[in-house]
Amino acid sequence: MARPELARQQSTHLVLAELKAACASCNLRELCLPAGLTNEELEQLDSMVNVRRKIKRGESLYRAGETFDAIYAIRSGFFKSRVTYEDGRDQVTGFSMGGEILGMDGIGQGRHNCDAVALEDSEVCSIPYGRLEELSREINGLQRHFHKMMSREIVRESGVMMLLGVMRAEERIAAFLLNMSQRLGARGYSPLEFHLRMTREEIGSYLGLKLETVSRAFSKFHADGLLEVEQKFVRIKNVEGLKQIYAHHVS
Amino acid sequence: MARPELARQQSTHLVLAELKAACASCNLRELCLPAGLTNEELEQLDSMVNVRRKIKRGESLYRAGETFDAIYAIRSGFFKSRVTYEDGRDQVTGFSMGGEILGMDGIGQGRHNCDAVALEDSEVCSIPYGRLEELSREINGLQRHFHKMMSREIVRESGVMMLLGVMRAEERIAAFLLNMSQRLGARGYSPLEFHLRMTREEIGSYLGLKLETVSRAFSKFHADGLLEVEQKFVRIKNVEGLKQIYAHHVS
DNA sequence: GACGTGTTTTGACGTGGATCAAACCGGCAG
DNA sequence: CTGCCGGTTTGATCCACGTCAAAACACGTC
Repeated sequence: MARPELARQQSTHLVLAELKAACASCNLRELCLPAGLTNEELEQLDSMVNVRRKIKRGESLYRAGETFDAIYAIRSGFFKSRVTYEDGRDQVTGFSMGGEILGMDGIGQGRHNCDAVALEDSEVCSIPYGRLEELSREINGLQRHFHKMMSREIVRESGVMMLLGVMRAEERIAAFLLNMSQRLGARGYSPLEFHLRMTREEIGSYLGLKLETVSRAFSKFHADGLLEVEQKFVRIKNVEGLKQIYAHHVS
Repeated sequence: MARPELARQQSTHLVLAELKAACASCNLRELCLPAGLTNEELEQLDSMVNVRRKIKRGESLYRAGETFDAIYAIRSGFFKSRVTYEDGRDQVTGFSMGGEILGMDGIGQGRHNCDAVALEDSEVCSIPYGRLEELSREINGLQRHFHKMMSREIVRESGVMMLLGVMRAEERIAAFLLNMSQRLGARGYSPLEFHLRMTREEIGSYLGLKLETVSRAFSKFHADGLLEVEQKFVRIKNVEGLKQIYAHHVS
């Protein structure tokens, strides 16, 4: 199958073969950038997603201050985004998993605003921003979907502001667990049993709490029969119970 | 008063004349959506900005749950954005002033995610989202700038997450005052003397603090000679002092 | 198996900011 | 002028979470 960028890249068949399968066959396509595109449009999109990059656990996909030139679709793995403040304090601003987009914070000033660090060995599709701009002028669905993904990031963040601004410790942690559960479920994993990729400290940083507080809340939830925790493995025993904790703030 | 249907469908000369002057002559054009466009492009943009709407103090520009169909450029005035949570708790997620864009949170799900409430009599330019999409396919600069504004909103929010997640009360308030100062300065107002449009409670809600804590911090800053406060009027006496408070967290 | 390192749990204690309460202030209607 | 009312200030007290410390545990390396 001839591909548009055959002419452009003097690439080997090998590379092209790898690329060809990309979006159209990716099992995350319904969640990711291509959501809602036709097959034809998908092929155009594929022509743009020109690099897959592997990131080992602990390595950064990008760092704050680096020149922005691409956004990244997570193909597999798990990331944290971290903002470091002048005086050295830092905060985890989000956790990202397959089908989610990283790097949109860089468009505004042409530099990345945070570090994206892999919490497990991961793979991303690199989407050069300039070509995304071009292509989203041609494919209305792509333009619209890209806008949606940015907008949802804004909404996600205002949800986190809510967590941080008005909720108490146990509510934040219940909300965090339910959010993880929901997102993992949407990706075909069990929403009731999963493996946390981040440490207590990283959870705490994200939620504006200390690691000890996170640990205590887990113990409390366990004692109350809401979940089982064994290191990073979590089994939710009572979803409704968790929801009640974060719905009514008076326990 | 011009209505959307009128402007869109009939587009009388009268209406066009009104509109033509809009962006090109607006003194906020360097900050607002048109930033960086050529005169010609500006005219195209103007053709799209079809309604100016006045919002009285206390009224909402839109409310959470309403169908999203336009974004709004603030022409004059001052707004707060507020998210209300299921159980009635709410939080102010931002304050917006002239040249800033409201409503981008609605693109993701086609419904507004928060209320935008005027804190003083205000005027906005309404920009139908569908036409913005069309036009940003034609005008590269518009597309790019719109992306930038969304991206900056993402970055702004992660800054607020930082405030809420890691800073202590006085740091948050120093950061808030410096941010106001900077934005007012960028609009040609004095960065050292200004009038707060929001109550202590609204500041507190935004910063994740109670109104008493906000009030105490103001009193403390006053006692330390950093600023003068008289009800809603603020005069910053020592910018560096404020910066130090929010730079080193150990006071 | 022994060891080292990083993570997690749990306890004891301290504190920043919330809560409760009262007084104050400015603006406005009568 | 007087009285009301929303917003603000200030003080006294409380408590959720942070801090400090120690022990337990998981996991990789030799």
